[in-house]
Amino acid sequence: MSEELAKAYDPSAVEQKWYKFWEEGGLFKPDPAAKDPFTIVIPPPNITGSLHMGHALNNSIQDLLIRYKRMKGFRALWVPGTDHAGIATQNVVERELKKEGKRKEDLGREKFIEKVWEWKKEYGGKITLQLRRLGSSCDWTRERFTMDEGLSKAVRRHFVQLYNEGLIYRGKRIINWCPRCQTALSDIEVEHETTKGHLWHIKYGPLTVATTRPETLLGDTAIAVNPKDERFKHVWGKMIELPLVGRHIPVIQDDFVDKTFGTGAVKVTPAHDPNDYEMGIRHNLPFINILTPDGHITFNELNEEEKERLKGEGIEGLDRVKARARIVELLEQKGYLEKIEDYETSIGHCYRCKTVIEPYLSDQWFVKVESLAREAIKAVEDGKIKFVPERWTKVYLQWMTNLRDWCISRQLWWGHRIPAWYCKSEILNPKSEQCNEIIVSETKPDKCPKCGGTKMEQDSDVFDTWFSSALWPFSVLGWPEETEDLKTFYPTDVLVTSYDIIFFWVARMIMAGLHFMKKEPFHTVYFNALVKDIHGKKMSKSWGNVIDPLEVIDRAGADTLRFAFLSLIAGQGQDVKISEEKITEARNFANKIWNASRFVMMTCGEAGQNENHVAKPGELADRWILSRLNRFISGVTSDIEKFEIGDAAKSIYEFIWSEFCDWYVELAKIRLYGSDEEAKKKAQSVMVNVLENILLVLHPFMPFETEEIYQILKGNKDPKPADSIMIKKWPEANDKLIDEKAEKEMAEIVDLIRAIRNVRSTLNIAHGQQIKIICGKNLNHERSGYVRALAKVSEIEIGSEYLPHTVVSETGEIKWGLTVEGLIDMPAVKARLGKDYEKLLNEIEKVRGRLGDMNFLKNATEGSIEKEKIKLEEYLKSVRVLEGYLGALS
RNA sequence: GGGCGCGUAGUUCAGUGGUAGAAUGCUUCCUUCACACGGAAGAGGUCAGAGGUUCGAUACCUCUCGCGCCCA
Repeated sequence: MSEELAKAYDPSAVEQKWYKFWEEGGLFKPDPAAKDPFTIVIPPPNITGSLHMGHALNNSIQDLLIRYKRMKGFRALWVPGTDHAGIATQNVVERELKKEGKRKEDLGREKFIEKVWEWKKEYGGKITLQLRRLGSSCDWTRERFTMDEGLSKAVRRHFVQLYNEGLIYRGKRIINWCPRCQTALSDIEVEHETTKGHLWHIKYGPLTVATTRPETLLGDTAIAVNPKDERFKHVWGKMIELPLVGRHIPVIQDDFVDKTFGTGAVKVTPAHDPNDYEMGIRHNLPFINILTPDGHITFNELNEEEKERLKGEGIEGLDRVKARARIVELLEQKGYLEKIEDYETSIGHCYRCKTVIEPYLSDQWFVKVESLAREAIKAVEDGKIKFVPERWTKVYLQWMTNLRDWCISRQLWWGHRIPAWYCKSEILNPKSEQCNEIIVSETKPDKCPKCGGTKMEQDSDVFDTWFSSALWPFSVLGWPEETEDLKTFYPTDVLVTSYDIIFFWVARMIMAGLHFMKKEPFHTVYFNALVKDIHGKKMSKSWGNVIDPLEVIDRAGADTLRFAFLSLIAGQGQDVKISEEKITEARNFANKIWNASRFVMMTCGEAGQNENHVAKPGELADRWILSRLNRFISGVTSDIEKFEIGDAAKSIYEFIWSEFCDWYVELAKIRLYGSDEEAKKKAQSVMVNVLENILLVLHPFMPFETEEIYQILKGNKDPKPADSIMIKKWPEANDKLIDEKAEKEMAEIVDLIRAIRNVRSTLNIAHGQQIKIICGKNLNHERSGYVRALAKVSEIEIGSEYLPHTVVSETGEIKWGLTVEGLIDMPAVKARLGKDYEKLLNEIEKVRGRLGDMNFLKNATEGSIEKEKIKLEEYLKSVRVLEGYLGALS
């Protein structure tokens, strides 16, 4: 067997094989024999996306949880899928078209949508293949796409039901408009950025107003001042002439105006600013739109006189940026510009294309969120949904309590078309008007319920993508149909996502889940960190600091990438900083596991394990490692249950490397290479048992390698799906094997061996050279064997005398010295021991001071006083030993 | 402007009201029969700064400074 195993672990040789084995074996499907369901729905990646580090982290965590629960005996289901990502996908396909010199308008809506579907077929599945590379144990037979037939039906139901309940309305409002994407955006799709700009002071008749957007002057319909601002008493209610345009506009009083901003008087442009819009409503002002949808100046809504006046000024048709420059130029020429100040302002950008957004007046569909939000707040406040880390709760609640209505219509082609129809039938009245009835229905209506006409046009807009992903936890399970899956797997259990979509997605799923399913969609939301480079910078192509997860998988294996991430997750931090070093560390760990396993398989062969040797371990090393193993199992189990994944990974690393490999394996070699056959069998049994448990606990972290080793260990030449480690039982800690005494005794031996090694190293004793030691405490055969083997000691003499030419050290209860005739570098050893001695004296002084301090004795707890006393005794004991050694050295 | 997170070894991070930890890197030694993607030993820290609470603070509180993020 040993000859077959490579010296180094090669992930590329095994990963694809095992993934195929699992998937074809149907192991990703929930086990119908298992009773309790455990469900995760994947945060659906955009079809435009390819696997980046964020996905890799997010899916490593999900896979860890689902594999763990599956092994725990749950009916574990992880539903995968992808999101149609309206704007992003449309942008991508438009770019493709542009390469051919075409625009989407050249194709027309239907042809364009066909093109997007084609693109989706060709490239859209890429990311799901990449998720497989990572080892994700999703049930691919249940894979969904947000524009599937079923999910489309769900979205229509979503809309129609909310509409019928009066929670959706259509209206002309100021919304965020992206002039490049030419669509409305919701408030959270706008990214604000503080930018250095200017404040232009412009003379409006007798007043001076300050503005950051002089170009919107064309649409001004009032000037506003604060009603408490007596400075402007003389102009209250007066009409003032608008510069350049000549329009006469009133001076209004509104509490909104900040007396300290600029001059205290502000221009009001109700069609181009959300606050001005509100003022416009309050004061019944006209709304004059001066921009085209693509952000150019239009005079369409100006009156003839105004148009005439502005003709020839070179403003009309300019884009926003140029228009500003031109208007400022004109104002200056005509003496309207008083001054320009530097000013920092916050400017909104489209979250998809980074174009500066424009507050824009248009007809859109909105969801009234207040009542939905109230439920969603309650569910979290009542603890029905918990956030991990907990601090996100506050962020969520804060946002939810200040929620404005959600604009859900998008002026895109790719997406779920809004199921609303406008009746275009002419009705019989003197003016022969169109009926214009709005019909909201899941399917195309046959005729208008109002006029009976059949001429109808569907709304040309589509829904915000998030309006469909809000339904994800139940739409993927079949809703609105009452499917078996929906009954079994809803509500889901844990949602693993990154915190940057807490508002976009998490909050909306909670609202939708509570509203439509009457039950929160999950009980726990685990927010994973964002992946940054080693300096904490966001990874981006332009920075050149991107690490490609697929490249890492190719080079070092998926297990390596997964473990690197999982061991980095810690505490409450917001970022995970991944680096080449961390990846190397995880790769080395994978190799260490491989070699430890190789050693076990080489030395234990087909011996297998004898339950008796494990249930009643005799030798100290066996009792110790089994005790440690069982602590380890229960530790990792509880860490995972508490979502302390980084801690779990760290204790795995620690146990395997520092305890199993560094100590147990080395100690076991004494028997494995010894002549006592019975002792050998015991060591083999324990070793195989520990390894098997290690593999089981490690499996959710490193699925591929553990499967590979497990099958070899089990001697399965042609494993069946039922043999897979994936579906083996998660180990349970056996408290009976926890052995405090063995752990304490072993700790002493470890200390002793370390101390001897330390002296050997200080004295430069050659590696192969055996030495004699004198030990102050009787060591039984077993333990002296450990010391002989691991510290390269040939002879252990029991005695308390410290002879000249004897180098000594101390450790815990065991006092020892070692003879090293002829090999002495006394000053070096003396110096080292002297340092320990100084340190010890220092500590003794501190403890004595404490114990002599009346305040301490009066105030400290009894326990801590007792502890100090014990400590002092120990220090004193040690210091006496050290003094003896130092004396012997001189 | 409001809020959140962070500041501990060269680096990345744990951590605890009573002697400061890991990994990595660094130095030295070792190709010994699982592993050089390895083993052994070692050096390395005014725990950001200033106050306060306390017998005692790196830890708890307040402020300051620095870094990052979110919301308005």
